[in-house]
Amino acid sequence: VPTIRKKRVAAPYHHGDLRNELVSSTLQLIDGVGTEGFSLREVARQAGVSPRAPYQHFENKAALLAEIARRGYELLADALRKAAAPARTQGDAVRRMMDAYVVFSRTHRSHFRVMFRPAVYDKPRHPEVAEAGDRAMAVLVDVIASLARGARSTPSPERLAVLAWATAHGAASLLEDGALERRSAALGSNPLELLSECASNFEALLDR
Amino acid sequence: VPTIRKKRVAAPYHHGDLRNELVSSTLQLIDGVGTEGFSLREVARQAGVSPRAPYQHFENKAALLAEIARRGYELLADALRKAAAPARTQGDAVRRMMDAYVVFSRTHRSHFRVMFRPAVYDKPRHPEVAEAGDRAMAVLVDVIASLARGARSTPSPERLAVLAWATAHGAASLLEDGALERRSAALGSNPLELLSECASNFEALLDR
DNA sequence: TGTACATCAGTGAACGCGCGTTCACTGATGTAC
DNA sequence: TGTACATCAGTGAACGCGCGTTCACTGATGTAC
Repeated sequence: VPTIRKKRVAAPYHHGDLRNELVSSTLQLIDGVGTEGFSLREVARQAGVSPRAPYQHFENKAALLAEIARRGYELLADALRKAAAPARTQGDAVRRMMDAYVVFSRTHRSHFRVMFRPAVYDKPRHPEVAEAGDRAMAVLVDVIASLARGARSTPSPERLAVLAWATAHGAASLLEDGALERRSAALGSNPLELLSECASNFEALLDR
Repeated sequence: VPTIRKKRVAAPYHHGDLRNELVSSTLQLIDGVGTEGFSLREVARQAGVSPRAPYQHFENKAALLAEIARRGYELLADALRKAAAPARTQGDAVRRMMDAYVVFSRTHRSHFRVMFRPAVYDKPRHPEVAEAGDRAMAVLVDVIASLARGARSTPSPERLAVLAWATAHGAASLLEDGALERRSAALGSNPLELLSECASNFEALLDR
């Protein structure tokens, strides 16, 4: 008899799981309209809930965006770890992680947009975001350090990590702005391919 | 007698040169408050003029920002040209231009912010901005092409230009977000110096 | 040089809008006995 | 199992705000004769 199963197990209060639904509505909205256009009222509307409801789960608009940035950095850290796993040389690892970074910026476009607009989530009031960012950077550093070859004089792992991050970030940012589309079409190539060339440059320097 | 000199020569109508004053007020405002916070009314206030006045000179808010982006690309093209002038090898030229790019992003911070936020100036309706962007990119390409060494198999100038642009852009963007400040402090270095290392990598690859 | 007219850069008030956030509340869910 | 109470996720109306933009205008400047 179905009445027994009616005793909903993990389904929380009224709505079910509004907190997460707000987060995913926000991601969807930002994908369409950017971090600027986006409004808290519209998120509530999209979640089918009154304008007051989000305040049950987030202190304010910035707090919702901070949560998204934080989750974004965690997703990025995972992606970098997974990408580096098969690598056997330092250069190969760096190349793989740089590729993964650019792919992440496309597959988690809304996260990426929020993560790198500190103003929209009121960075100083949300240190947990910066901490999550540090953990993602630490993945880069750790992987690079663990594959360092003995004697060769190479920049420190921290230094290399910053350089690789900056390069991948540039690729991702220009992609996001659409600045590369016409350019790379003219070269008879697609942007992602072009950008993985940046990563290969690193590999060439490191493994030569 | 001063009455003769009273015949103001180039001073235009009532205000003098409101159009340019609006542009520079906007730059100042964006430096403080970002492309988001910025409002047309506030610009008018800062220029000491009624809210209607800017519409005498710009179709709307987006048009004012488009003008700033366009001028920004022109300034950037100049900066790149000047930076490359003393270079004798391809690698040296690329490194110099990448450094100049990052310096530009700091010395013309507001321009830089507007240039790479296509949404705020309504890119599709302002093709002259993209054209100015192409001219800046063309400086990179031309310089690189003119210093190509004979036989060596190197990526095409267009390709190299895109790669250099992306790398410098990443450095500049992370600087702008403040993402590098704590990081590079931990490395006992300053961001600009760290970032010029990206450029040196390119040089190493090209001139080796 | 003087006058009538056209131009056009500005004024200042007003428009409608959607926003973030708060108030006072309701009604479903969980808990103690 | 039943009842009284506490909790708390929601509702819906309202707040004050600053925005981009438009309206009808004024008054300074330039131009034709």
